[in-house]
Amino acid sequence: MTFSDFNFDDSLFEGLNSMGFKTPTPIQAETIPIIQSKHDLIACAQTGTGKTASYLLPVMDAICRMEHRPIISALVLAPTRELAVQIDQQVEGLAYFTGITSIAIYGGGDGIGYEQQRKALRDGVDIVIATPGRLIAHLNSGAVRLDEIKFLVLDEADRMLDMGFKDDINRIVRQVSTERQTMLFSATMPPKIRTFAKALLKHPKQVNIAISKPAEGITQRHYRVPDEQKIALLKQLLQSGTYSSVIVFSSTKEKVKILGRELGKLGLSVEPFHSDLPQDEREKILLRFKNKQLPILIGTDVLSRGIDVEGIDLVVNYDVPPDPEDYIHRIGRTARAARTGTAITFVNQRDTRRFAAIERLMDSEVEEGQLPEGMAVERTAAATANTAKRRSSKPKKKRNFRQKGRGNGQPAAEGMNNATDSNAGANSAL
DNA sequence: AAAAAAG
Repeated sequence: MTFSDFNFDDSLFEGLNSMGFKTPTPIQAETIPIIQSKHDLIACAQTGTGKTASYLLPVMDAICRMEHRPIISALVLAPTRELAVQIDQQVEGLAYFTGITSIAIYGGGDGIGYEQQRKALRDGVDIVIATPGRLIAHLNSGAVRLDEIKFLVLDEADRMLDMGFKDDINRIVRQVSTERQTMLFSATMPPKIRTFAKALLKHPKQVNIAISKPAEGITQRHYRVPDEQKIALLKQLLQSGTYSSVIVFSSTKEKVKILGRELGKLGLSVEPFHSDLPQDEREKILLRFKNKQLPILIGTDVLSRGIDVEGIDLVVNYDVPPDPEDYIHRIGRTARAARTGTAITFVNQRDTRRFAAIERLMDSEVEEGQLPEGMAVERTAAATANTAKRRSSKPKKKRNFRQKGRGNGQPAAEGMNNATDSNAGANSAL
């Protein structure tokens, strides 16, 4: 199958070629005909599968063929600013020969940004890609009409609901014509999303490229390492010379900030990335990282979904992400576009259960790496100290574990230890 | 155990 099978408008086809797109990915092959036949769509799909183009192409093709373009033809809602920017950039690439216009609408910028957005929305722009909060602000100002919109896309719908955007999205959608075609993309399909989708979509077709499985090209490994040893291990990984473009994830902004400072002190070229940074700073850092001027990025899960940077060869989970889905998303930042990459996760005592949950989700075990010689000794000492600490707060913690563990009947760490033997070569990457 | 998004 090739893209010419979809009979896209010539100008769009030209854009596709210029961007080097040749063969549709599985999700594109499935969803494009459904969208072209005017059906609503629920798609269970992760980023990195060609998801964005799977809705952009048929939508843009339809816009090309419109005799009279409305003020706004299509609206895409996305959870993070970076993702909105990235989708907008993909539109711009594909639209190069089509005359289709687009804008990313998101907060955090200065007043000028707001005014530019406002003007574009009022004067008319074919495709709007927005984070919900800022779009609501524009709606409140009264200068924006969404009633002519023909295509509505909810990207990363599960994430948007997690972030509490449900009411905002409903408010926005109420202003969009009921004649619209609606497409909802989500990495997961819990009942919450289904109910939500039911209210917004009409007789949707469903596509499942789902997979709670990471891409083929990712080599995964985990280290059992106490908090005290994490920095040392990370330092070894980063200074090994094996990796040239790295994202380190940590679950809290505070840890990201601390880690950024610590690694900076070690002389590594690294920037922290989290939502407390001013938006222009976020954009500058990400640009440097994409341009390979910055080798190491340390970020929160704001970066875990959708961010597409070519040539990331290592993802480090400095801690195990609270939501197992986020693990898949985090490590999906590497090995993109048919390349290969490594994903390494640091698992401390407390994170053991959570990591086991991730392995269950993926239905596969992640190989255990052996700590470097020098560290193994320290590890024992540190682990002992750890145990002592835990003992002092034992009663409360233990009760929590019991509650959480009840009913799953699965010993958390089973199978994780027997991976150790087969790992003699793991140190070579250090 | 969290993060993100409006100002």
